[in-house]
Amino acid sequence: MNKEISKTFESSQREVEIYKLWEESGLSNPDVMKKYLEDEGIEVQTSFTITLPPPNANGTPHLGHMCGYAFHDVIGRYRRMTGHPTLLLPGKDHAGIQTEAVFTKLLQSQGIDKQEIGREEFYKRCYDFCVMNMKEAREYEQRIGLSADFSREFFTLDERLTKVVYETFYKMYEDGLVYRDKRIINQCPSCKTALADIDTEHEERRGIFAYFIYPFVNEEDRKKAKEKLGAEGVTVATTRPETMLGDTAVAVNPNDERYREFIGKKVLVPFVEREIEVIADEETDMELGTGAVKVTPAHSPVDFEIGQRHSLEIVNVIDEDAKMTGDIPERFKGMGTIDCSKALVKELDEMGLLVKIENIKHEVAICERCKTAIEPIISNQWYVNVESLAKKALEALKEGDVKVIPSGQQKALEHFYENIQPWCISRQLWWGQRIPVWYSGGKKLFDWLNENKGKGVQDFEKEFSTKATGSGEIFLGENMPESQNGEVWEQETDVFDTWFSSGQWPYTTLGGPNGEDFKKYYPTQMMIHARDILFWWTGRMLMFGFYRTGQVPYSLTWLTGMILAADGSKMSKSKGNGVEPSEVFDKYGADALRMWYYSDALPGSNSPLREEKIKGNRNFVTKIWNASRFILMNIDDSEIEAIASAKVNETERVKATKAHIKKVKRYIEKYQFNLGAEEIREFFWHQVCDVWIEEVKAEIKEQEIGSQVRIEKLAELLYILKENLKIMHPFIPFITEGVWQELVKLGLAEGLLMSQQI
RNA sequence: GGGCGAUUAGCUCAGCUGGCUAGAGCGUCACAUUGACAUUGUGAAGGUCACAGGUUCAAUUCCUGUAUCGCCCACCA
Repeated sequence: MNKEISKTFESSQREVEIYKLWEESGLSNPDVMKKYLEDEGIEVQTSFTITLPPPNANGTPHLGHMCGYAFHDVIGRYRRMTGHPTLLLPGKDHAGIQTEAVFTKLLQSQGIDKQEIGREEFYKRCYDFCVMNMKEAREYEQRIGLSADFSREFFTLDERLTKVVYETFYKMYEDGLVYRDKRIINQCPSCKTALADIDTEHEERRGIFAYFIYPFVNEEDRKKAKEKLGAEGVTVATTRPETMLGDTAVAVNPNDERYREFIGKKVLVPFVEREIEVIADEETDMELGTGAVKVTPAHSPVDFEIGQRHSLEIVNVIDEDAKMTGDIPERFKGMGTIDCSKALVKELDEMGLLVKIENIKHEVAICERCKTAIEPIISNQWYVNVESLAKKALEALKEGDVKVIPSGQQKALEHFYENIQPWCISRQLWWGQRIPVWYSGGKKLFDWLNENKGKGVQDFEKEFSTKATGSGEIFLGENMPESQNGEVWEQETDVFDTWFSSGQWPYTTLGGPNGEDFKKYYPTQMMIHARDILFWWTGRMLMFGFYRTGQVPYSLTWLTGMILAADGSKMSKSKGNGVEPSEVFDKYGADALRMWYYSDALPGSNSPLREEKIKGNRNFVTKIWNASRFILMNIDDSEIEAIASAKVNETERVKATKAHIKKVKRYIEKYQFNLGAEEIREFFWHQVCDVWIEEVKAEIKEQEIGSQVRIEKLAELLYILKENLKIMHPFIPFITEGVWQELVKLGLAEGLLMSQQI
C-alpha cells in the first residue's frame, strides 16, 4: 500500500523542490504571514525581525556563512510557528577595500589595468561582478533553507540605502560630529588608502634595532657628552632608521640622570642638517634602547602624540606609496623605506655615527586585508567623533538593554567603547559610497585653511602664488552646487569606510527612520554574526542606532564562532583545506549540516568540521524518513478517513510528547540550540522510534484492518509524528516538510508545515 | 603590558541558577537483525571532571591561587 512513498529521501533533489514550495507560499514575507495568521484565526503576536548580516559580494559563501544562516533560520522559523510575523531580511555587502582588491586582481589577471579603464568603468564592472556573486550567494542561502524575505533583499550600494547613509553624514556634520582633520593615519601602501586603527592587525616580524649618534650642535655640549655619555652626541635607537630624515626632536625621560643636563640642548640630524632639541617627556622609557628616543611626528603614532604635547614641527618624508619624499637629499628621494634604511645605515657607519645594529623581532602593524606593513603617515581625512555615541552604547550595555552572548564578549565590547578613538571614515578607493562633499576652490584650499586657522584665502594665494578658484567652503550634497562668479567646485574623491554603511544596516534596510517597514519592524530583535567583527559591526550598529533612531537597533547580539578544518586549523584557499558548502549539501543534505551546526557550533567558539558527525546527522534524517514511511505504510487506505478524524486520547505517550515539546521550546527561547538539537534527536530516535513504534507494532499486530484498536493506536502514533515534525521543523526544515507533504497527499495533514503553530 | 575565555571518555564537545551510578556524537569491542532504516537494535569498555587550597551538610558546578593553551586589546621607539 501507499507504494508512492519513495524508499529514501533524496535530499539534494527534494530540498530544492521543498524550498520552492515555501517560496511560492510567500510566508517568508511577514506581511503575508500576518494575513495568514489572521485568516486562520490565530492570535497575531508582535513582529520578529532580524536584518541578516550581508555577506561580502566578492566571492562565494563558505561554511561559516551557512552556519550563521542555520542559526538565523531556526529562530526565524520558530517565531513564525509561534504566531510572530517574521522578517529575516537578507542582503549583500559591497565590502569596499576587500572587493576593490579582489576585483583589481581579477582585472589584472585579464590583463586590464584599473587606472586605464578609469573610475566610472571600474565601478560599473565591479558592480556587475558583485551582482553575479550575489546571485550565487542567494542560491546558497536558499540551499541551507534560509526562510528569508528575498523580496526585501538589499545591496549596500543600493541607492535607497545610500540615501539614508548620506542623511546620517549630513546630520553628523551639522551636529559637529564629523570633521576633517590632519593627523597620523595608517596607510596601506598596497591598498593605497587610509585605514582606521581597527582595520589593522599586529604581527611579529623580523626587523633591526639600529643605534646611532646625533651629535650636539654646540662644541661645549659635545665635550660634555663625550665625557658623560661616551660619544659626542646622544645615541638613539630605532627600528626604522629611514624616519630619521623626519625627526624633529629627541626625547628623554625627565627623571633620567644620564640626560638631565642635556635637556633643551640641540643636536644635529645628519643628511638633512636639521638642528633639533632634546626634550623631556614622561612617556619615555628609560629602560628601552638608550633611553633617548628620536621623535618623528609624521611617521609614528607615538611620536605624533609627543609632537602634539610639545608642539613639534611635523616633517613628512614618506609618501602614500611608502617612498621617500620631501626635503631630503636627492639620492634618497623615491627610494623604498627599506632601501633607504639600508643606505642610511651604511652612510652613518662611514660617518662613524653608527654604534651597532641588533637583529630583533617586533610587533608590526599590518593591513587587515592584504597583510602589508602599515606606513604611518600624516594626512587629511574625514573623521567621526564617536565619543558621545560610544557613551550611549556603553550605557545600554551596562543597563542590559543590549546583551551579548557569550557574555565574556560583552566585556570586550564595553572595553572597546571605553577606549574608543575618533573614527577615520574616508578611504581612497573607488569602490564604495562616494563621500557627498564639494569643495569650493578645491580640496587643497579647504584643507589648507583648516590647517591654518585664522588665515584666509588671500594668505593661501600668497603662500602658493596662485589665484584661488573659490571660497574654501564646502557643500554637502550629491550634486554639484551652482557656481557663482566662476568659482570651481571640486568633488570629493574618497569613499566611505564600508562600516559606515554596514553600521547602519538595521534601519537602512527598513527604508530609514521614515520608512514604512521601519515603522513596522524596528527595532529588530537580534543580530547574529561572527565573533571577529564584534567591534566593527555591533560596535558601530549600536552607536548609529542610537544616533539615528534614539533606540537600540536590537537587544541581543549572538556571536558565532568559526568553522575550522578537521585538524583545527583555519580553512583557507591557499592551504587548500577548505570544504565547499555545495559538497556537503550534495553528500549529506542541508538538514544534516544544520543539525551538526546546532550541536557543535556553539556561540563564540570555533568548531572543527567533523564529517563523521554530519554523516551521523544524515542518518538521523534518514531515520525520520523511514519511521514516517513505516507509520504511513501501516495505515490502510480504507482507514485514512477514520484516522484523520479520530480524537486522540491523553495517553502517557501523548503526555510525554507534550512535555518534550515544552522542553525544546524552552531551549530555543534560551538560544540553547545544542541542547534543543540533542533533545529532538534523542526523543524522536530513541523514544518514538525505538520504543513507541515498537510498542504500537505489537499492539496492532493481530488486529483487523479498520478495527477500533488500530484506528486508535495509529491515530495516536500519527499525532505523535506530527507533533514531532513540528517541533523538529525549525532545526531540520526540509525533511520535516517533506514528510508533512506526504501526509498532505494522503489527506492526513493540511498546508505547509512551515506555517503550522506549536 | 592589560582584558577575556578554556582545561570533563580515544577524538570533538555538552552539563543553565551547586545535590544523580558525570552525558552526547563519532570511534572501539561483543551480540543480534535483512527488518520501516545506503542499516538498525541491545549491551560493554573507557573519566581521581588540569593542579592546590577555601566556602558548604554537599562542588565538575561558587571563591582564591598555580600551570598549560587559546583569543582579543595596547603606541613601546
